[in-house]
Amino acid sequence: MVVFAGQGDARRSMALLWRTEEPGESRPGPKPGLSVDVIVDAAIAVADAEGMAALSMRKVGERLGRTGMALYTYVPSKGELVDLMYDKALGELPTAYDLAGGWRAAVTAWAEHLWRFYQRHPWLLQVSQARPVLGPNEFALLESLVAILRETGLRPPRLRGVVSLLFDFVRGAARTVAESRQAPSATGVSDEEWWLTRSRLLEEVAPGFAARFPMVAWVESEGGVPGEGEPYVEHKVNEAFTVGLTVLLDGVEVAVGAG
Amino acid sequence: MVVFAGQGDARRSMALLWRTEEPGESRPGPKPGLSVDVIVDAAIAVADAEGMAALSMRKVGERLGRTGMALYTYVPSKGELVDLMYDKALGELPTAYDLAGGWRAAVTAWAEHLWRFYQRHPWLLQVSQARPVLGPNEFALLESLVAILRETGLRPPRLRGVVSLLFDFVRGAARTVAESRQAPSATGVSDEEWWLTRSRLLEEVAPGFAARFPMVAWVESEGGVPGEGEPYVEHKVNEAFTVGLTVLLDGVEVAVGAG
DNA sequence: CGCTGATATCTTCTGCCGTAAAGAGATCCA
DNA sequence: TGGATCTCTTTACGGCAGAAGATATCAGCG
Repeated sequence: MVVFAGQGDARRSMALLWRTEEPGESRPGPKPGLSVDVIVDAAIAVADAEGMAALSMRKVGERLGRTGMALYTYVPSKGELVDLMYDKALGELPTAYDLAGGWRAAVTAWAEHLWRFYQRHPWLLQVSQARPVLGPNEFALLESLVAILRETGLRPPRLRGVVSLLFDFVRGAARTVAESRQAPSATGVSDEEWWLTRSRLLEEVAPGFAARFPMVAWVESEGGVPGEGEPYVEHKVNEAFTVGLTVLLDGVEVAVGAG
Repeated sequence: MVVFAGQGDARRSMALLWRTEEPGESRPGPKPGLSVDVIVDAAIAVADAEGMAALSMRKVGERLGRTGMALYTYVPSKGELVDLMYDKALGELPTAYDLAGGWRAAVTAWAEHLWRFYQRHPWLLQVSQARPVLGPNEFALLESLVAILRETGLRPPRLRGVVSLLFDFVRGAARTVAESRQAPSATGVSDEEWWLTRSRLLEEVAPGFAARFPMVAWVESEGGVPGEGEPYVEHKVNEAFTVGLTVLLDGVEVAVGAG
């Protein structure tokens, strides 16, 4: 069950995200042996290495030579820790893009950066987006995109729609890649092999598949040609990203033209 | 940790999804007291009522007068159960659309159906899309879209890109609605109030927000005007959906025109 | 009909999880 | 030196998915 932080808790969360804490005058008691940043880094390391599902307070604590409970001195709950991981990870993205080549080139660069970023940290896609995090790096990412799109001259309502569309598209596309990567690596078979097995299984379990879903069969049949050594699925996914982005940007140009 | 089913397990999963099981001659042992369908329906009821996070094998079992473990007789794991829920829920979507008004109107109808569908079952958006499910209703949904888009005359590689783009967009947009719905209902404050509190908190915790993220401030400032009694966030979200879909379809028309 | 062994159903149990509560021990100010 | 205060551990609890095992049911045979 997702629990939403109350008023006071919200303030605490935001303070953590924005790192607004006075250093504090010297006070009694032992010096902190850990810090929020150290903990968040350790948690990200666990997630990168073993995936989101394997992330537990005990495991993060262990990595730092502590018990899981020690973390609660620095972080109110696991949920907050995940928010902090999310925002911190976003920090590795660029914050500004060159507009010399026009907005279209810049948006393309932005989208490709984000796309690759999600592929580098696939666990981010599993972070429940049930709540906006509102951290500094999330805003920085938004800022960088809006700064580009303002060049189009679109007014805010239309521009907001384009922003959402871009975020949804990149996230969705990245998710598809994560799928096609995760499955083979976990089973030890190549993705080509995996899909072959899968489609054979389909014919076995759903005889007459092609007759029942003629359009699906048609659209999947006429294949693109993968480059040398490029895995089949990888090719399809890259192709979908490129095509999708082109279509999307063409649509933006239409909107720009319409004023 | 997401575990991927092996070869034999994959066959079992597919057989469950496609319901291809011989009735079986009468065999020793007690008669089954439950069935896969009964279990899946109970699980969907739990998810609809309490959300995905509250779904547990015990709770589903309880609803059927059994322990949670009793379900494992019919379903190999919780993951498979979720796959079955996912595909079964998709079954309530239409499988064909009227093409009399042209492909653009049909795609719009398709997207709006899917959008509303996800809002009706928000837990579906929390289903980890880390693995394709490949169930019959998922294919039926794809079939219905491709059947429409074939009217555009686009060749498969381009068409596949458009399909992905549409799915990603609708899913993403629906996720945003789910967010804006969930937060207020959980805390008991209106969404307007929630955002107000949130932005006040932002200024408090990140003084000079507008100076640090001028583009974000600008794009959020110039607001659309909500209709009467329409909540502010709801309005923004609906607007984003409409605008995004328009932009997207304009892009498709460009692709169609280019041949 | 009654017994036996095979087999399917369902439950008890294990080992995780997040985290609350309580307190041990370290550290610093007065 | 004494008390306040903070870090971190131990212990415990309820809930989770799932392993292993107890139990109930039925086919086939005498």
